[in-house]
Amino acid sequence: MIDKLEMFIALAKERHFGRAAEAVGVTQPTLSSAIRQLEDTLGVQLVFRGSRFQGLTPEGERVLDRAQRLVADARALREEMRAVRHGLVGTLRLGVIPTALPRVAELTVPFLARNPDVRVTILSRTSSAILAGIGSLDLDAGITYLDNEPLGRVTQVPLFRESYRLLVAAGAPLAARASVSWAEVAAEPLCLLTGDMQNRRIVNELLTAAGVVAAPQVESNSTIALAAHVATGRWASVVPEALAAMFSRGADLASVPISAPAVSHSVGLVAPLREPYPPMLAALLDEAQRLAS
Amino acid sequence: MIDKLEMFIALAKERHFGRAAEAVGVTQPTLSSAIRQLEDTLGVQLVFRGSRFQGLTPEGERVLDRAQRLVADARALREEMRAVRHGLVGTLRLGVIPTALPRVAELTVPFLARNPDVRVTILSRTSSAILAGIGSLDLDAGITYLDNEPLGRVTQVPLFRESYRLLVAAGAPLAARASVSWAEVAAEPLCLLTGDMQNRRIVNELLTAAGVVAAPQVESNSTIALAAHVATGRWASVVPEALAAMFSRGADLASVPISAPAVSHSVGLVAPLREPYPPMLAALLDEAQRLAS
DNA sequence: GTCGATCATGGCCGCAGCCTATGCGATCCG
DNA sequence: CGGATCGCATAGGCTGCGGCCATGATCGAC
Repeated sequence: MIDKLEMFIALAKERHFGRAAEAVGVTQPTLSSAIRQLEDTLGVQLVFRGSRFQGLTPEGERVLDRAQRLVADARALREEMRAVRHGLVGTLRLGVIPTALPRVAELTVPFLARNPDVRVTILSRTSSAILAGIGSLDLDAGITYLDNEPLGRVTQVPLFRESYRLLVAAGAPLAARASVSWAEVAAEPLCLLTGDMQNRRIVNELLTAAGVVAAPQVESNSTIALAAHVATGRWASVVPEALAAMFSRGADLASVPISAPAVSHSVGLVAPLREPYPPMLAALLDEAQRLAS
Repeated sequence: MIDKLEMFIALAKERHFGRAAEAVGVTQPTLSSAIRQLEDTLGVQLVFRGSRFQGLTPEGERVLDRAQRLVADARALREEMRAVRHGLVGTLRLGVIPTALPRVAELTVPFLARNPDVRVTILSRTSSAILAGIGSLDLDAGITYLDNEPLGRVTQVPLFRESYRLLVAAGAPLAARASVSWAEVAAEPLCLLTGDMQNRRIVNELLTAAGVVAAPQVESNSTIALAAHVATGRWASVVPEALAAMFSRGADLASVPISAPAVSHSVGLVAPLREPYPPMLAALLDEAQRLAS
């Protein structure tokens, strides 16, 4: 039963019988038969078929939601017993918004020190992709904004607050200033994150609040690319302080705090809200609590 | 896998391989083998054996907790799809504290009117037995006190408030009074619920608050038995107003509100806190919300 | 020591589940 | 318009899991 649900989840993700079968390690007829049996035992059609995959039925969507919880709980059960035997082992998949990447080590380093047999995979993702990944079991947990856009039903542990600095080339006129206003920021030629990033939406709001619309000449979903452009001296950017500090270590970039107003947003750990937690997640939440206090 | 977990849950409940096997509809060797396989796949010992069942290991207890959630979720999945096909059918098992039994129809009647194919089993239980039953899947939901003793992790929907009246025989001296104090109640010869009932503990507190200790000559876990004793004219009792109203319909019992102080406790629906809810529970919670508002 | 209760073990069988091979409809392309 | 390709379903055969029965092993009671 659980195996069939896993095949169904794979089918919903891949939207293709053959690829889904490959993903779970069976042949296409096996997966096809499993889906058929699932439909028979539940008594409802789950998939629209017409010589190819054509999406889930409404009932299929509801089954998918429950199936993901079931499979996650079954994995947690196995994982917990393995942790009892061999200590905490395995891989933690952590989705992180790009602007929080400079500070992610503050969480992972003590976590890994306490759990040396654990491997961590850090994936740079947008905040919405993090929430989607947590829902679909792609991610174990995420680090994203807690106080800006709605999160849905997740566990939250605040880690730090993020405030913003203007990133400019070392020799730029504004580089020597003690602070700048958002109006001054808007006057600079900017390169910013793309609109699918929540950080960009936050910056947009702050700029419009200052009475100007953001029209950056260069956009990227990579903060590295932004820094590279700023280093040419032709653009400035707005980045969190941790990122500014990281880029300012070299001699070619400088940053200035943005005041008037000096806003900040809360960034923290989010995880599926389903107790009891799998042991890996319990350890991570524990570490996050320790870090927050 | 799920089948084996169900066998394990049955074993934990029956504490006997043979009876557990009978409960799930398999033979004893089949269940024995299933438990063994579960231990092998999880890699931990789950039960202490010594030519007979000797309890669960600590790991077994943890597996039991997760297994109950898994099995409940699997049942919810099947139930939800059956509800999609044939509407809401099945049996709702509802645990109710004795003093709330007179008012349980306020919830079940509109619920059954809206879901005519559902059957309801109402079980009189102590508040702690209700919480245990919800945890071990014996009960789908319960009606108990919300504001007196801790409930643990459950969904709560308040239904009504319970206040207390003195129940006496129709010709008793206090029968004609407009109200009595708790001190006067304590002066009467009382018959009360047994100490495992939360109502009794509430009454105890109220009596001790009035400066006296409750020393009832007659105790019972049945409010009917209490009423029968009160009807003899030799005892009085303390019961919620709904129960008093029910007993006062005949001519041989009367009740008087107890004031000074006029306390009341909140009574409501409790259910396992695990979204999404099974369809039966969702319908019941929906009905309770409607009743509360 | 004997007996009964309780759980484990071994042998046997049926069916579920997986595979390979193939069929069939839809789509694409020359 | 005909052939090639893609995508899923179906058929048939094999393997192993999971069920049953019969029996063995162990322990406590008497």
